[in-house]
Amino acid sequence: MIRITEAESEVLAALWRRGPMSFAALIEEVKVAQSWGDATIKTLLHRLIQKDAVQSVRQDGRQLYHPRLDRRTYVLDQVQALADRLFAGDRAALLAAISEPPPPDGAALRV
Amino acid sequence: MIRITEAESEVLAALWRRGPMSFAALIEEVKVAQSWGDATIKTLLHRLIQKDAVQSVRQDGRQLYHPRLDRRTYVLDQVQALADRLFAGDRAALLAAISEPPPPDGAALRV
DNA sequence: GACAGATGTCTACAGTCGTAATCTTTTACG
DNA sequence: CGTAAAAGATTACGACTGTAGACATCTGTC
Repeated sequence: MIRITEAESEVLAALWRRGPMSFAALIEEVKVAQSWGDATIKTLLHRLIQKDAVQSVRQDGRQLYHPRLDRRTYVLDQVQALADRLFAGDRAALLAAISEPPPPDGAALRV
Repeated sequence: MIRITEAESEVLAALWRRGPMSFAALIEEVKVAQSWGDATIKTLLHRLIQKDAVQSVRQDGRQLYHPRLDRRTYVLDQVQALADRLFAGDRAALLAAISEPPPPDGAALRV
């Protein structure tokens, strides 16, 4: 069970949006959402490769980075983790909570 | 926008399950899910109070801890954060992804 | 008023994360 | 083959987290 941090997920998100890309393209795509230095993105990419969540593939002369994690799988796992913590693992209960009418305004702190 | 860590959320979860409790009760309730030492739970509770996510209230001689964060609010915020990262903020798209048929087995790494 | 237990605050310390620079190796091109 | 650019690896470093112990203060009870 590999663990993807939030910053890493931004890099994955870029790959999910555009599919396999070169490093240059990835940098650009990540920067759409995050103002990180290139070095930072490089580190995150490197960590993702270590974790086997991204694969570096040389394809006719060009290096491409492929996400090895399915976005949907990732989302489901995140949602399930939330359900585990807060709804005894009952994902349906969690979804129900999301769909309920919102609590009265100001009733609770914003997280 | 306060930030609740995962460990802290376990303490909140206990309060959400049982409602306002004494420290002793809280310890017991948290330990249902986590094998933490009392000191750890104390620290987490303290941090939650600092963040104003829990309120310590003395009620006729007894000290009670009240969650000041609504569970639903918390869940919504978490889900929204996920939607922001992966679906350009489109929560409906995220929910749709959750409801789609699962990807073929072994198609992706487990996160 | 003294003392025990409950509550609160402070300190600790290793591991992870976010953010990045630098050094090394490989590869393509002239 | 030499050299520049690309890719990969190593190192850095402060903040935050998880996990906890120690110390201080409040409070109710004898």
